[in-house]
Amino acid sequence: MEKILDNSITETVVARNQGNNHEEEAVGNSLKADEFKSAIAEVNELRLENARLRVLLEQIRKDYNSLQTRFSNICQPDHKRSVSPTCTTENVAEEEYELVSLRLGRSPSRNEQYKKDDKRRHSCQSSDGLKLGLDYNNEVPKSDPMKLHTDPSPDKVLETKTVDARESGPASEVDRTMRRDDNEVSQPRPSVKRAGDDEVSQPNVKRARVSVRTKCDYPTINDGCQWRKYGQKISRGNPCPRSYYRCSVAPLCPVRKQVQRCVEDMSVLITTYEGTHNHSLPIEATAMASTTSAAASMLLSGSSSSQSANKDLRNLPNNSKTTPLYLSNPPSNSNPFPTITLDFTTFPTTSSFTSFNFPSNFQSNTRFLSNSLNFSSPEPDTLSKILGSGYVDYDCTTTLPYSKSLANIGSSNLGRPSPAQKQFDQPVLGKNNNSSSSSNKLKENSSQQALTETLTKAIASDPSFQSVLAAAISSMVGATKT
DNA sequence: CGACTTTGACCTGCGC
DNA sequence: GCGCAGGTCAAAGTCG
Repeated sequence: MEKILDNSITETVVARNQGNNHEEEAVGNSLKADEFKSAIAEVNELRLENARLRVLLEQIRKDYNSLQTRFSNICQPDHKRSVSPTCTTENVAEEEYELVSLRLGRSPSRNEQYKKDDKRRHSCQSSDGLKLGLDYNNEVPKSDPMKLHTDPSPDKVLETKTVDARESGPASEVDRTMRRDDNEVSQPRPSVKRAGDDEVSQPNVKRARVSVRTKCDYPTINDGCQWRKYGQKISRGNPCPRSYYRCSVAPLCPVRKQVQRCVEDMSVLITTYEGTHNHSLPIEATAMASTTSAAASMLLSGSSSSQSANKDLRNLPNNSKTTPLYLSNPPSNSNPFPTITLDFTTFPTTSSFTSFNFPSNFQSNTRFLSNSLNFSSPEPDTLSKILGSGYVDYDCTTTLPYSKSLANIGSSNLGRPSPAQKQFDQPVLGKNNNSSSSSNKLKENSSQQALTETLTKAIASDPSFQSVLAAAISSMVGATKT
């Protein structure tokens, strides 16, 4: 601003010196004087604004330091207690609300990011929905011994030895975990070499695959990561083409995913993740990455004997009325990779979420997905109330504006929607009603509270869920270091 | 023009 | 050796 002022003065002086006649000079001087005054006033305003911003920045710094201290104090001495199955929902809410917000939905922070892309917004409306987000509002120094790893798996307790040059930078804990997985858990490539996979071409090592089954009407689910499609094949035994995607966040990221519809049920989308990211992930991507990583670690940690792994998986809390979440498939001739399946296509009829199942329409119900879980205000509601509320098939394209803009689900990448995606960009007929938006919002809040409580209980009671959550949190801790 | 998708060709491993 | 299947490459096309 001072430069502008100087320039203004200079221009004024130059104009004065270059005047050709008195009248022009007089008019010019008058105008320049006005400009000069206005410039000074503007400078003063900017100075005041600058002072206000400095105060605000200082306040933010103080808040940040305070939160960091509180986070360390809470989690370090007894973080086990904070995630102990014995602690109550209320305790969880009170103690962790300021730290972690588990979000089944879309991050409001993406509102602006996708505001400009209507097609993309529509593309995710109901699809996928399955979006496990995680808000983390503190930052932990890398040297902080407090790690939120509750996963006792030796695979998770790892690895500072495998830190490469990139990890000296702001890499997340899960990133390191994944990278370690990549280095140590890569499998013998059954065939074709892959570009950028040199680092994972070690023979005689396993690589776990994590398959996610979701009910989804859209080409892909959104996991928050950026994917680039590099191939498509029609595999034997399934008329639906299998699409191949690679992570496009980093050029050399070895992560691949395959997307294919289930031959038995075309509404079921099977997304198989392979490999681990060797870069920091977007906030939105850390949850899924952590979930798959944790699942893979869980599989691999016991997969020295696949039977024991399966036994462990079977011992996970499960709802007898639902399909087990974890379907462990030991390597076979047809599938040389140890694969774990996360089945989100079924939903418990009780309030138990302990098997990590979500409603069959959960993914298509953005009502549930567009809000953050609020651990601080659980309501005495039940999941059956949600299911009975008639919202399972509800599409919130209009009632939840920000969810539209956040919707990237159903778009496998951040680029333009593919023709197939466009096909699904159309609103779901008969499922949207503007006139009922207000009442729906009220019901949404109620449902959200019920869901919050249910999930909170599940998190508090299910060690596996805690493990996954801990991995996600850890990834966030690492991610915030960036 | 860059980013992304599409799609046929190609590569590799495996079974016969 | 041949054919099959899974996976990948890369040129061409598409789109904003």
